[in-house]
Amino acid sequence: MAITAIKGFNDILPSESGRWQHIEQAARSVFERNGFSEIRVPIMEKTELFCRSIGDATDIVEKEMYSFIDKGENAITLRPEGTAGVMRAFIEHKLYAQDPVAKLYYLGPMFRYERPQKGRYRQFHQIGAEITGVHDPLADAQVLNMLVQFFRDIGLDEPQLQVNSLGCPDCRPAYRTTLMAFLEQRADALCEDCRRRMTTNPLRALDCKVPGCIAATAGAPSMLDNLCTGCSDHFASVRQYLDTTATPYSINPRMVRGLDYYTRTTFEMVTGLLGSQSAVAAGGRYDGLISQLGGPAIPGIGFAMGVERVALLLGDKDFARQPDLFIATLGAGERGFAFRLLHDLLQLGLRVEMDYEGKSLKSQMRRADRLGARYSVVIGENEVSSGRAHFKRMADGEQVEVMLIAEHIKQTL
RNA sequence: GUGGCCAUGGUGAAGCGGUUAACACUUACGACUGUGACUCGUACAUACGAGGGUUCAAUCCCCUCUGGCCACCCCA
Repeated sequence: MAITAIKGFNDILPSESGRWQHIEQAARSVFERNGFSEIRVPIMEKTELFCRSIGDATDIVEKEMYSFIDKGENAITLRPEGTAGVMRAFIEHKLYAQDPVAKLYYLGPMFRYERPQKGRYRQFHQIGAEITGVHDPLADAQVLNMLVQFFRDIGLDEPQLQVNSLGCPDCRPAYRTTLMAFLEQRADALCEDCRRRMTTNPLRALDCKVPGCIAATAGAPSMLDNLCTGCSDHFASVRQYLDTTATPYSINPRMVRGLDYYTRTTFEMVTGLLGSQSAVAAGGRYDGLISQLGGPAIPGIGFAMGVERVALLLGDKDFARQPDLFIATLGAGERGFAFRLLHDLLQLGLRVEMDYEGKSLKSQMRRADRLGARYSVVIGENEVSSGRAHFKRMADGEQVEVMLIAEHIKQTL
């Protein structure tokens, strides 16, 4: 048996890479319009970075990290998400010293040791963006608008924006206690998982899909009703800004995130088309993260989207690029001439293909057709000696005679 | 980590305990000796995930393994 790829690691084949490029370009375009710059950070970091940022008790850290010890006996982890590494670099290079506001984006592979299924892989790809240094809800609103704009740009209007506020270290602990008390009263109506969550992570119970739990928690106290004044005002402003720009969203008070560093605003772009993988993009504010990682007390907010999931939503749209011209040759004698012509046209920026192996004219024409070439031209002895050739428009078969000079050809096509 | 389903060529797939493993697409060549798309012809699985077992006989039955998909958990 030939060697195969590792479970959960996929090849992006030529038939798909066009769609990926389309997504990446659309993202770069919106980000750059919004003043974001790309940052490229390593795909591995010291394990401790993720423990400290994502949270020791999260599923990601507890059971999903690709961790190992390298030859120098360092504890290394393949990054399970992007924000931690970006913030580590931000602090390490003191980017805050150059500009109080940093707007960064990144894209690349992430790794999580999970059982693969639709829209979930062990190596997957995220495109993310972060703003640091802005407390104002304006930053939240801009990030959200940028995300919504991205989905519009690539032609997906199905994913819906949901927002929530998780409060801050001032108000969340009290809410947590309140919620825990509420859950304890109904413990026997809850599923096994939720009974366990009750003490470890009561917020999760609100996100449970078991019907019994949904019913039992229907009247649960909401974080939104328990925000401190600061958080409450912040959330109100975010909503106001979103309204100002007529950005559609809904509030989901039960939205919970899987990373510990989130504070205040959290959000998801949600779709119903990917089975249980409903989140195509998600993020939130992380005001405590940078200081937690040893940096100054600078706030941040950002999101990441799953490229595989976006690609799945885009479906089978064809993003292949077609050649402008296919050059067919009759005999070996003309191939040098054709190659020269090909070269000249490529220099002028046209997409041109020719036959490499002396196939029959019929084969060459078939190939021109299959590649979707806009034009084809046959080069034989006559063309070489006359310096003129018939260019055939493949769509309707119309032919025009053009001098075999690159500039002329470019203008005619 | 747990559960369900599945495993036939480059692809989508039929098939059945017993000597041609359908059909379609793709690809190659040709009918059309200097012009594609339609049509037609020809070619393309010593082979039915791997290893065992049952049987006179297994792609088809049983077991194990491996892989894939989907779901749970959780998440992008």
